[in-house]
Amino acid sequence: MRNSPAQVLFVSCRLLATMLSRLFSEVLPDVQRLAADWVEDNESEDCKAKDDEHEPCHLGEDDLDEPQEGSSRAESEMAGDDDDEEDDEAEEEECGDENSGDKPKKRGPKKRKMTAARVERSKLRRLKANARERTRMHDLNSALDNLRKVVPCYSKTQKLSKIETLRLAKNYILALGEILRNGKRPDVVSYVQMLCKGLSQPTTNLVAGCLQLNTRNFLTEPCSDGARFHMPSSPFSVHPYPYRCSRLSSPHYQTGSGALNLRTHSYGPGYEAVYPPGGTSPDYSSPDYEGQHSPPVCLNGGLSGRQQESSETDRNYHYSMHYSGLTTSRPGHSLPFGPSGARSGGAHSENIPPFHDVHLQHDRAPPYEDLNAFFHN
DNA sequence: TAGGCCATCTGGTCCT
DNA sequence: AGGACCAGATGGCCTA
Repeated sequence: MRNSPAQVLFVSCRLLATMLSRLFSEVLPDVQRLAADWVEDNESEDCKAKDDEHEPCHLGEDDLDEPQEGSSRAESEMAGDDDDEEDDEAEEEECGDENSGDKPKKRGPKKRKMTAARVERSKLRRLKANARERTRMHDLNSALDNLRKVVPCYSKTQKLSKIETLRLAKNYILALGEILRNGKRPDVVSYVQMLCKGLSQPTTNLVAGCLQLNTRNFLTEPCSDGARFHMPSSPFSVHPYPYRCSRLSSPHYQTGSGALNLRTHSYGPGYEAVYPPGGTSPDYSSPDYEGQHSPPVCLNGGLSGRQQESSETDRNYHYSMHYSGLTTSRPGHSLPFGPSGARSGGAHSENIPPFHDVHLQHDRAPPYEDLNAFFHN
């Protein structure tokens, strides 16, 4: 018994969203902080002293002229943070000499002299806190790694940055939701546009590479065939793309006529490239065609052909496409992501020995199986 | 070499 | 009180 496509997509979206929700709850503050930093950078001139104490602005030059001010402050405050000590009678005021002068007495709790035992306890507490913080950050990074494995581009050797992973994951969820809402599959161009919205240029190139798209095509010629663009109401629809492809549009990755000509090229589970009106499919037999320079994504998310030969460029294309198991079995859809490496006789996992890092999508969790079932319907 | 990304340390704050 | 979380500071590594 098969689930309906809508059901499968809904389950997939929900699982991914659940996974992300926890991650976002942990990382979102960092993202917000980035935005806040940006705003703050633009308003740094407006920074003012906080109070009458003449406290310097935290972005001010005073701080810059005093390296490790935080550390010295930390030491001074560390000296007074053990209020539970009961040996008050043996302690003295920390700033007795200073307070006897012209300066007004400091308010607040009196600092206590550090005994050797207190210093030891303080150090021990700090070490424990550091260890906890390390563990916490490692957990957070593990969650991010898990997230990297479920977004459309994944490589063990060249990971997406944290922020790019979050952005891509968000776009991925939105794209799946859009597919679910519309009930039909977008073409690969609009799909990649969805995934790449707001991503940096390198990440955009990587996603396009995963889909074997020349970014020049989908960035500068989006939806030249309007009928192929299935998401008129999508928030992703036809928006000017901020990034230009540098690597994928380089001559090395282009056909003889420039950008990779996409025609009946199949790119994924039901995804089709948008061909230039009147264009022709690439002639793979033509000596001018250098399609093998474009990183073909094999069935298991690996890359085949020339990519195995060029060690330098290999690094940039160790990316898997997560739809490897989501292919249609329809004839004529021998996609690069096909279930049995149908493209050009099949790109099997054994064809990609150099790519140890490529994640085999078939080993994935139920959502992928559900999606696979969906695309087999 | 500048900039991006990251890990780590650290003190402050909040919560249980 | 102790732990979790946050944010600033710092230094290392890598790449264009």
